[in-house]
Amino acid sequence: MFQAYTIKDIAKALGLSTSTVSRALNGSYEIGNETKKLVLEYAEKINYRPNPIALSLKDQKSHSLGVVVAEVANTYFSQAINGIESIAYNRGYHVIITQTHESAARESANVQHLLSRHVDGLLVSLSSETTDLTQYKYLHEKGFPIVFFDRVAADIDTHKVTADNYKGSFEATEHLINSGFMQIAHLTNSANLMISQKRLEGYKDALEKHNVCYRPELIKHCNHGGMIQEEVEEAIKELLNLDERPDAIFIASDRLTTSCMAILKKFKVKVPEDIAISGFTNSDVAELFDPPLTVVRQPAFQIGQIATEMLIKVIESKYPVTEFVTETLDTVLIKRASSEKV
Amino acid sequence: MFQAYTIKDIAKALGLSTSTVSRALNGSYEIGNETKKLVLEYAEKINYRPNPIALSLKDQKSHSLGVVVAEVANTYFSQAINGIESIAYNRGYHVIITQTHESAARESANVQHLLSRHVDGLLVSLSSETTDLTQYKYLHEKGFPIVFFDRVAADIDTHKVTADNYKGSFEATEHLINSGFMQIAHLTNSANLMISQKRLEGYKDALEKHNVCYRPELIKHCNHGGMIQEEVEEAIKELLNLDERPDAIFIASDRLTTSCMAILKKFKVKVPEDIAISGFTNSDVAELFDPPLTVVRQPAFQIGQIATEMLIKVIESKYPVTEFVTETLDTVLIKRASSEKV
DNA sequence: ATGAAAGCGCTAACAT
DNA sequence: ATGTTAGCGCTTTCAT
Repeated sequence: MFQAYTIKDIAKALGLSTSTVSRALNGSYEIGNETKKLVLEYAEKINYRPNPIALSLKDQKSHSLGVVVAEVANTYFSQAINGIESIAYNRGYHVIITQTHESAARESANVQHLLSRHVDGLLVSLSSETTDLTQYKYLHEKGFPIVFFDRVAADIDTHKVTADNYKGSFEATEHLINSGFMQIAHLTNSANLMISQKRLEGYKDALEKHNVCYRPELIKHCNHGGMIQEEVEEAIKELLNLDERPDAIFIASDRLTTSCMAILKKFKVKVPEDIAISGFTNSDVAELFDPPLTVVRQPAFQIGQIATEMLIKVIESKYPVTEFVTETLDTVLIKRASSEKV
Repeated sequence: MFQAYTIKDIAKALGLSTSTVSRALNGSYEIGNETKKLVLEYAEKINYRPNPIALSLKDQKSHSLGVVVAEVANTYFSQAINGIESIAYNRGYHVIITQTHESAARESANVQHLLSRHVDGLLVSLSSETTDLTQYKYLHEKGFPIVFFDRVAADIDTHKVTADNYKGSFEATEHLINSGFMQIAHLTNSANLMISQKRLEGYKDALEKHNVCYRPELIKHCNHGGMIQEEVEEAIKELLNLDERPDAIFIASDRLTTSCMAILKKFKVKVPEDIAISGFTNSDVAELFDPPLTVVRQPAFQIGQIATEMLIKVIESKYPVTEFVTETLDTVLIKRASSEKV
């Protein structure tokens, strides 16, 4: 079995006390230069690594961050996680990722699991099913560090990081209108999510600005965020069967966008001839789709980075943090063939 | 600041000793039923969680697994990681993911980082640049648990899990031949990787079986596995500029496949009219591409699962493990329009 | 049936 | 300049 070296091994080998070794290793000025050199060289030779668990036990920190997301196999989240890890790594934290698969029960279990692992803080993006925020409220009140990103909790006053969902949505809808589409459906995630609400608002306001009539029957919520194929298929079927069929769909979620494309293909509905498409997605192959997809892209990587920086700052704060901010980052609209009038 | 409860808090509150509390919590039979009940109820009430760090320090295990992959934003790896986490989670381990971005230096630094975190074992998929395996050899000799998956180390005798790269490659190449393509180029990853060698073999043998002449100039290695756009572009340019231009390309890596599609699109080369394509990729949107992509799909999720099971078995083994196995899983060929003769 | 104390690896307060 | 020791949370051996 593999056995790592400890400070004791060094002390024994060199005939010193463990504290001397510890001090030498940490560069204390009260250690003689020869001793210091001796220790450092020997430590280097045996490839000594301090045991992070012992350190954690001592300073009462696990040096780990818990992450709660819907799914890693979602381009938005995988990019955000990349951002999270890039910061965490440099700051000496590791990251424990958990997936809700859009289930509130699973989310709650994940949070419990992360707490049982004594993570130092939580980076949370709510599941589409979540409405009960008491567990977060409780933790937050107890002073436990939590930062929400993307799918944030409306009524908890913590740090939050999101894209400018309203604006992203407004621009995408306006672009469809400017391209000549008038009956724009909106396929979106659960109404529980604040991002869904913001995106719906942006959509509505764009319609209003251009005097396009708002038709409630064109709004379809998929409460499982595209996880359940049948749900999306049903929603699209309903849209296609309307007397006044939409000529475009604006889709408000990463997973839903690709699902929608697959279903339209299955139904042999031509894009953009029969129906134009634009949607939120961070996929980097959207350009290769048939047709190339018009997308609203979020700065997922930076969102992950900023959220992590905020969280670590709270964790390492000497005093209880009481002032919280919400950061909002711009989205980018990339226009491609899927939203061109033919 | 947030402060979790300890066994001491319970002992104090209940006027017991810490050892009694510990035993009660662990269901020891030598504790009176009333005491046990008292402790359990109080623990429940205050939502007590044992400190995993203290436990880790005690039993000399970090209960964490180190993972080394090229990139998480690669469908193959993100699925494999999903498989890894699904097993690790259930077995009480957490997973620390590091990315090499196909750099050997980075890979080495990642391994050092993971060791400094005292991970209990390593799940490794080599970078395309890696040739020096001494660090793995050293660790393996010292009895440190390592399992390789996907990009395995040829000359280290440990557990290994891969797809049947030879067969996957053979079938894909044969399918192109059967579809009527005769000049099949092979765009592949660094020749350092055993998977590249196996896939090249499968390709060659399929040609030979069907009496198709093997042309070395049709083999293009991208040593950075599609990380560097220019490299792939250059390789494809060379293929297109050949006097006898290939009529198909068989691509041997996830990242390269999408890169190649993007570049052909940029060069306005029509697929499959000008050049047919089939490639290794685990993308679940390959069907939505223009044209829908013929792919070799690997059971990435299971590969991750099996590798993790093997690793945990080695970690938890009471005796040094000396017998190692290599598991090989079948690939699936999914035929779509990108490989149809027109 | 319960308590006292040692020990896991490390740091830091307290000797000397 | 270096050594001794306590303590972080928990389990476990040894007492009682």
